[in-house]
Amino acid sequence: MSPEKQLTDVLRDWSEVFMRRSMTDFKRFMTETGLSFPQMSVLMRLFHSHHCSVSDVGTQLGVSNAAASQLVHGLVQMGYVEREEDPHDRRAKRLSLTPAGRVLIEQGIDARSRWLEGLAEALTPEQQQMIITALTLLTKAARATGR
Amino acid sequence: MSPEKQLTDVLRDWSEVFMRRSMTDFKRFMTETGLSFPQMSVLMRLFHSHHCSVSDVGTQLGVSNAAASQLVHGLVQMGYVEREEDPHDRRAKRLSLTPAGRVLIEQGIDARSRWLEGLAEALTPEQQQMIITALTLLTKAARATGR
DNA sequence: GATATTTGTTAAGCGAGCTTAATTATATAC
DNA sequence: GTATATAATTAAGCTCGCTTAACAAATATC
Repeated sequence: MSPEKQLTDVLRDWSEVFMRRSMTDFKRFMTETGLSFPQMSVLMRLFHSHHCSVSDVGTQLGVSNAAASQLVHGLVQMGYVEREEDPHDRRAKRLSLTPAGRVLIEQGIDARSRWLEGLAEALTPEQQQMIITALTLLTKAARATGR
Repeated sequence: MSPEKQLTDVLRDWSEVFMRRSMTDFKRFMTETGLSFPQMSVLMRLFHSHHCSVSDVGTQLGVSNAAASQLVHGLVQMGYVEREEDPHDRRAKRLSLTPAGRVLIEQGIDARSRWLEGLAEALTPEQQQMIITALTLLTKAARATGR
């Protein structure tokens, strides 16, 4: 079997295990927090890029401005998001997470990290070292093809 | 930095890139096919495990039997799923994909494979070999902690 | 300075998917 | 054989998130 084929197969196996686990965890997280998928998407977006506008959110989620506005409204009511006027353009609002919103998303990230740490512990130092090198390469390649 | 910490960081980076790409692709696939997330979940479930029942589907999706039945009904109407009586228990239905349903999911898998192949091509044979070894270890570890 | 465009919000309405409750048919327990 | 439990379906009703359309306010354009 060619190395390319072999690598594709191995990647597919990994995807399957990884995705299944990620989806399960994510679903549990949504249930625990009582938040929907669109709501989570907004919060995660704000977690990674601060100070974006309502239209930015809509564009990123692939929905209308009206939908984005409604979604944000709900999250403001829940105390996870705050809106402030953009000083440079008073039509626009700059959105950001409240401390509560930030804590919420960090909890989700921590849960994932704990799983990844458990994974690391199951391996010998030599294996860990090799995986670090391998995944660094892979991540770089993925970022390069990713656009 | 300790190797464990380093590995966790690298894994987190890789996860992020991988998840972002996977989600984007999946969303596009749903748009193209006009199918919803629950519908996709059912089809993928049937793709991987043949001949499961309506209640199986409901349990796996975390919804009631009634919801599962409605979901399946829609997919039968669309020609992606077929129901047949279980010969051992005539109350139950054995669900399976029609050829059209199978082709649909295979298209999704192929799209993903093409990305993975592109990834492989960007790497030297030595790098590929190392990544194969690394991912095999990682997948095994993930399967072990995954339950 | 008048007009057009952009940003965000609100209202009304629609469809998807979920729930519970009722129904039918089959299987199991006693 | 009768009673109970299980598998699937259907009906009715609810919530959510989406859409379009109408609107207000600020900015861009000419």
